[in-house]
Amino acid sequence: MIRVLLVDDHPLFREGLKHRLSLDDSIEVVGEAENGKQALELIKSLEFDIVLMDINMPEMDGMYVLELIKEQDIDYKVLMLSMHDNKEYILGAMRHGANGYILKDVPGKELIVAIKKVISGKSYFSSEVTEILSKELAGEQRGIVTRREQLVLRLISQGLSNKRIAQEINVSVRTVETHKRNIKQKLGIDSTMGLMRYAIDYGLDR
Amino acid sequence: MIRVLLVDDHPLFREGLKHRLSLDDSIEVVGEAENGKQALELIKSLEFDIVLMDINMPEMDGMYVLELIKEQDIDYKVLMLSMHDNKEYILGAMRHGANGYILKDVPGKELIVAIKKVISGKSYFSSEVTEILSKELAGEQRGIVTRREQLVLRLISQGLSNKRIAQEINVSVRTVETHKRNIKQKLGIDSTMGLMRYAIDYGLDR
DNA sequence: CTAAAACTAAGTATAAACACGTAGATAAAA
DNA sequence: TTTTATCTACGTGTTTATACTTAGTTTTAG
Repeated sequence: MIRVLLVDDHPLFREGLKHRLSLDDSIEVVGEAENGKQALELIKSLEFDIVLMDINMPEMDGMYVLELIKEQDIDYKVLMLSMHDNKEYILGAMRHGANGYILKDVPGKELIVAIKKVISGKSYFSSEVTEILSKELAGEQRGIVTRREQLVLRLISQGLSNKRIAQEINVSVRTVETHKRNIKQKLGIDSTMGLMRYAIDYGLDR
Repeated sequence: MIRVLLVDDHPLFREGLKHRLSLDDSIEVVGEAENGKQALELIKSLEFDIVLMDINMPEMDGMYVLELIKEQDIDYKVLMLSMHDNKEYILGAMRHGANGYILKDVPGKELIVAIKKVISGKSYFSSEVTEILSKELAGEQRGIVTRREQLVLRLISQGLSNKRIAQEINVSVRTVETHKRNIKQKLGIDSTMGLMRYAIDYGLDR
C-alpha cells in the first residue's frame, strides 16, 4: 500500500486528487495539509511513503517545504504538482531534489503512473515538463535565476519598491538593484514592469 | 433532480466539484466543458438546469460565455465560480446577470446551498463577495476609466514604460503620467503594479 | 583544497517616475 | 448654448531606478 500525503491549498483540488487516487487500490491518502506549515507538522507525526505537493501555496510555499524535506535524514519521496510549466519552478524543484514534477492538468492515469514510478525509485517528469527542460538545456546552461533572485522576483511581482524589498529581506538597496539587474539580464527583460508581467504570467507571484 | 453543467478548465477541479456535488442526491452533473467554446456547444445540445462556470479559462472566458447565455431567450441559471475576489469580476458578473458568485475555496456545503438557492429563483453571493460589494457601493459611483485611460492601462499591463507608452500613442510622457495618475486615483490603486494586476484580472491586457 | 557560482554591496552619474498644481483645446451632453 | 468631461501637457521638486564598474565574502561543487 502506497501511503500518500497531500499538500494543496485548494480543498476542491485535494478532493479531485483524492478521487483520482481512490481509483487505484494500492494507493491510500493518509494525510492532507493546506499549506507548508501544516505539511511539516504532518511529516513529523505521520507515516507515509510519498508527498504530493503543490508549489503555490500561502503561508509557506511548496518549494520551501521541499527544501526542508530534502534536508532531513529520511529520504521521503516528493512529487511536485504545479499549475505552471515555467522553467524556474521546474529547475528549482529539480535542484532541490524533487523526485518528480507534473502539471495539474495532466490526465488522471498519469498521476498514478507518476506516483508508482517515484515509489519504485525512479523519477517522473511529465512530457510538457521535459520538453521545457530540453529547450532550456539546448540553449546551454543559460542563466538560471537563482533562489535569491527568485525571491526578489516574487517581491517585485508584489509591487514592492527596491527599498521595501531591501527592508523585507534585510539587504541593502544596492544589493536588490544588483539582483534585479542580473535577473533582467538573465531573462532578457529590460523593464521592471516586464519583470512583473513575467512573474505574473509564470505564476511566480503571491 | 437538478441537472448541472460544469465549466472549468482544470480537470482536477471538475473532479473535485463532481465529487462534492455527488454528496447530494438531488444533484446530477449532466455535462462538462473545459472552456467557453465547448460550453456553448453543450448549452445548445444539452438539457440542464444550471451552469456552474469558472471565470478564468483559456479559449473563451466565463464572463463572455455568461454574456452570451444571458442574451438568449431561455433564462438559464448561472453560478459563477472564481479564484478571485476581485471586485471588477464580481461587478461584471452581476452586470451580466449571473445568479450567483462564489469563491472556489468555500466549504463544500456552501456550494450545494448556493445551487439550491439559485434553482429556487433566488441569487447567491458568498459572504466574502457581498462584503466586497458593500464596500464598493459605499463609495458610490466612483469615476469610470475613460477610453484613453483604458488604452494606457492596457499598455501598462503589457509592461511598457511611460516613455514607450508615450511613443506608442503619440503623446508626451507628461500626458501618460497624467493619465496614469488619474487612473490610479479613480481606481483607488496607488502602485503601477496594482494597475497591472487590475488590467490583467479584468482582461484589459493582450 | 581550489575554482566557480552566488550573494553581498559600493561609487558615480544619469534617467525615469511620481506628487501636486494648473490649464488650454475640444468634444459631448444638458 | 452653456456646462461638463476628456484629452492634452507643462512647471517644479523629490524620490527611485538604472547603467556600468568593481569587489569582498560565503557557499557549493569538482
